[in-house]
Amino acid sequence: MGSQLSALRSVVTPRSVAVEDYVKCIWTLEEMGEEPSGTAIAAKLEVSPASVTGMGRKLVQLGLVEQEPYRPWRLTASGRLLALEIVRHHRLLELFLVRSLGMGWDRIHAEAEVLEHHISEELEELIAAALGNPQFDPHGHPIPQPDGTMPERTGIIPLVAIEAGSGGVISQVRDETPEVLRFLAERGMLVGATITIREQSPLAGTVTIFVADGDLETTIGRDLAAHIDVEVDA
Amino acid sequence: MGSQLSALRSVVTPRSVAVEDYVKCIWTLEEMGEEPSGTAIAAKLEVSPASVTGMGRKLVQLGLVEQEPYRPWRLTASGRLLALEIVRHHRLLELFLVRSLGMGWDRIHAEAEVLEHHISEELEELIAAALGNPQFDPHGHPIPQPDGTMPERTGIIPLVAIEAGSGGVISQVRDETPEVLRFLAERGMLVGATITIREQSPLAGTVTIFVADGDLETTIGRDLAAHIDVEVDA
DNA sequence: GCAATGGTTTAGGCGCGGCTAAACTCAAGT
DNA sequence: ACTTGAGTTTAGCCGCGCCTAAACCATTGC
Repeated sequence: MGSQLSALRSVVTPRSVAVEDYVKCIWTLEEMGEEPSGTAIAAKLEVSPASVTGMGRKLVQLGLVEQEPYRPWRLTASGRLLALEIVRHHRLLELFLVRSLGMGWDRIHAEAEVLEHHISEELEELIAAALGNPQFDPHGHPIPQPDGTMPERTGIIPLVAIEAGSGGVISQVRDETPEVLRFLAERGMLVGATITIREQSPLAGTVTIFVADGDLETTIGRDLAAHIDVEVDA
Repeated sequence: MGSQLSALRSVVTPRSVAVEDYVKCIWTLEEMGEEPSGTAIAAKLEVSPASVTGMGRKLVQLGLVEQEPYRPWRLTASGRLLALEIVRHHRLLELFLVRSLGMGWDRIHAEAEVLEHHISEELEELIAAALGNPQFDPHGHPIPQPDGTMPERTGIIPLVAIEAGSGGVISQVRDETPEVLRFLAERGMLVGATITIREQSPLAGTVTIFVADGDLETTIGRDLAAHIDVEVDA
């Protein structure tokens, strides 16, 4: 029992829900390839830019962030570990809520968003164990491992980039909006579903997808199609 | 799905962890037969008496507590419902942590103490359903039901009040101290265990108990014995 | 009846994490 | 070079939940 290689446990820093939210937010922005600027953070956390500046000072002082005035922020090593810890909580919780309690795909995000800040390390381990130390959450997002690494996955591409006739298995949905997730679920477009592209209409801005299980076609916009990743057939 | 008779859901009041803690604390004191005086609350919450006064004003304003200056407090109807809601969360969580995740008997209290404030109504229902809508938690405490009633149990008496030679089944342990619970667990004195009183020594201040499963005797102090309830054999 | 004493309340203050309004930087465009 | 505008920071403020120190009942014992 117990994890010798648990880099994520080394983060002890005076934490608070707010601190954790900021660090996770910065990490997420970096992950999406966006600059973690004050405005971006403020927008994502729905907080005023002035508040962000204030918290920035604190995060620097806690050694979680490095910052020169008027420049985008960078997470320090411990900032990154803290972020990974919280993201691990979040994704483990999402999977747990779906698998062990049967909560709807569209509601797990909100629940995990709260609980991620409040579960103990021990509970985290028990949940991970109950799930068989999983690598991916119900949205197909990689779950940070106790040693701080991320499960890698190669060869997945957005729906929008697949030519008509090809297909594969949905392996990630990068959208947490409950309505969208409900819509997708109704049409069988869950993570793991086997699909084929019927038509790409760049002009109309749509993609038409055939879902094998359920034998139905669905047309979605390219914006949404850009956020659904597929592992293409070999 | 959904509960028509869920009186506990009617409590919506501007809540916060602190408010919930105070209300639950007052309820617990009433339950133990102690007057919910300022000092008692302060001691239990490990907070200064001045802070208690301040929060008292707020609770009155929220309609959760009735209070005349310099008199003990009383929960209003909605105060009581809020308390029951939190206690329900706590006890469901404790049972869930033990039964579904195998967490140790001695650690569930601390974990539930935090999580009770953060689970949604939906998660509460899912957990209750997963557990088969249970009536008692791992300590043998009754779990408030969705309609606001408490499961009743008759004929349970403290270990300390049972005469030597008699016995029964341990049905409630009113002590949350991890060390004590670990001690009891090691000696097989869990809720559900069948025991017989070997000796009552009022002068020494001890009670000696025989635990059927495990075939061993344990001697404990009368203080502890007063907090362990037994359903005596017919 | 009156002082002592313990429980309660006020007064004033602090850290946290937000806010608005106003000042300031910096990069760009004429 | 100078203005403009987007982005950032400061200044000053607020509510929450806690604190200490000091004042204030109210009950009890003499």
